[in-house]
Amino acid sequence: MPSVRVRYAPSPTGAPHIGNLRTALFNWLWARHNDGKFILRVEDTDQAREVENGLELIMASLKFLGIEWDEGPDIGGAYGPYHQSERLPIYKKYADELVERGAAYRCYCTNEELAQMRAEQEARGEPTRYDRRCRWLAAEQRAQRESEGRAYVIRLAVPLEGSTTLRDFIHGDITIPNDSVDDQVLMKSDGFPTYHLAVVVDDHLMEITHVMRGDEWISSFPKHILVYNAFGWTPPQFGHVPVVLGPDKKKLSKRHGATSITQFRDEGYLVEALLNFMTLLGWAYDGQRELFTRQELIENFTLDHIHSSPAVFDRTKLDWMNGEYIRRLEIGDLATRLLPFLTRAGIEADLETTKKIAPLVQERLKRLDEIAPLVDFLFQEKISYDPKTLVGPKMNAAESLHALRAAGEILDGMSFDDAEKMEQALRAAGEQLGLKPAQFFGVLRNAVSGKTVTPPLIGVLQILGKEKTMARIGDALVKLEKLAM
RNA sequence: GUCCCUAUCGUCUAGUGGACUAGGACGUGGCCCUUUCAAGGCCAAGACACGGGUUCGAAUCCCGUUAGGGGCACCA
Repeated sequence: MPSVRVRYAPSPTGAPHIGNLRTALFNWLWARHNDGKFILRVEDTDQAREVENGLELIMASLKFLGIEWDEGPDIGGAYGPYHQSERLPIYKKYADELVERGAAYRCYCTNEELAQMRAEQEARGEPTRYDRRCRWLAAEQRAQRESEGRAYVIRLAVPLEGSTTLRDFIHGDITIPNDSVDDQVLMKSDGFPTYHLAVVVDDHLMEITHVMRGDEWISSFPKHILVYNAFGWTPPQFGHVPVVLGPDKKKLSKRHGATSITQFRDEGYLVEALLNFMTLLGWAYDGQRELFTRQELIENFTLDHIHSSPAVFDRTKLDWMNGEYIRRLEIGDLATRLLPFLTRAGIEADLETTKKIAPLVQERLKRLDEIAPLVDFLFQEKISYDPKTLVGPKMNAAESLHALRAAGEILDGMSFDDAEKMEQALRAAGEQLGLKPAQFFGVLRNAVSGKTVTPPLIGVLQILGKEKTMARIGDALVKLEKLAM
């Protein structure tokens, strides 16, 4: 019997965004931290909002992050079914039980009546809420409506007096007067439960011990506790995690660019970094340490360090962290992850070559997708560039020509196998010409790559190979000669 | 309108009445290293939203104000 059972209960309305996923992550971390169970449950009680492959998108996102579930719609479990739409008889049974106990009642009001009621309340400047007219129906009135076969919903009979104290391990205790709570609909007239009934019944039946969910639920929190009370059940522990905001401090949305996790993957972020970064959004270990492996996250994750205020999703810090993780990768691993990004950019590299490139770019990458513009020149047959860039810093064309000739001669006369030797020889040649390394290597760099910025030159030359290197130097020499005239 | 939540550097945060001259990280600026770009090292600037209390003492507790956010559905 596991001590901790938590769940992630999304409704299948599309790809989950970072905020939702962060909530799932917290739940999962807590489950793993306690050797407990993490359950995936689908809240599909609103047919109108359903998105066709919504569930697949959710499962794919979780899988990408390595958040695996112990029970769920696809793998089943002892507490199933895990689709709320398949649990309808269960909700009906419990709703009826509540009616029998007098804790809930049938309401026969039509949408039109309700709309009119709200309009009147608004006109009087009152808060809009159900006026409980069906709660006070006399037995005969009720019987008459039943005999007419009128459609009904089931509403919770909220206590008229007193207050309800909500225990929240993130926010602390919150006390709400009961008279501010509406007689919430529990069962809709189509036979589907509302969230408020389903969530309580399921969490109870599935023996959930901790409910961590988005902050937006805090306002319906009292309803849920009242339902637990009505059943005489002990509620699980609740914690409402704050939302994730965009840089403009508005709730994270499409406007802020990528919000689905797969988009981040496609932009070259590593799962390790994403996982680490997302956990730090609203949770901190000690304010000092920030880099954690998955295992370390699990070991150190505790509820008492979850923040109660919203966090802004800061991409520049994610970029930094991603770079940290890239630098920690084994070369072979890095190459394997880099290859698809080269291919996608139309560069036909193989794994062998990518393995040679990897050490050259490792500490220069913040994102995997930055690889292409860094090394594309290595794979092009012909490079094109403005000849003027061949002239080195604080040099004229003639000086640059001299330098490049010297470099060409040296390279032509040696093997490209020994990087050490190549560097020594080139460095010596530059010194002899009275040039600074930056100048001498700069000219060579431009000639060979057409760029002023590249990965370390010697490594680049080795990958390019002697033949291509000499050909490019030859081309550049011709261009420089024209410039020098 | 009403109910509720939130409030420490630009951003993520440490801080649970005295160890706070408020610490760390990202970002920013400077310097060093350096074949470019990075990476790395060092240094710097930068915050307790405001006003009242409580207390010998408050970033920490209480009350207001302000500013954000959420709810007020037969949505989740």
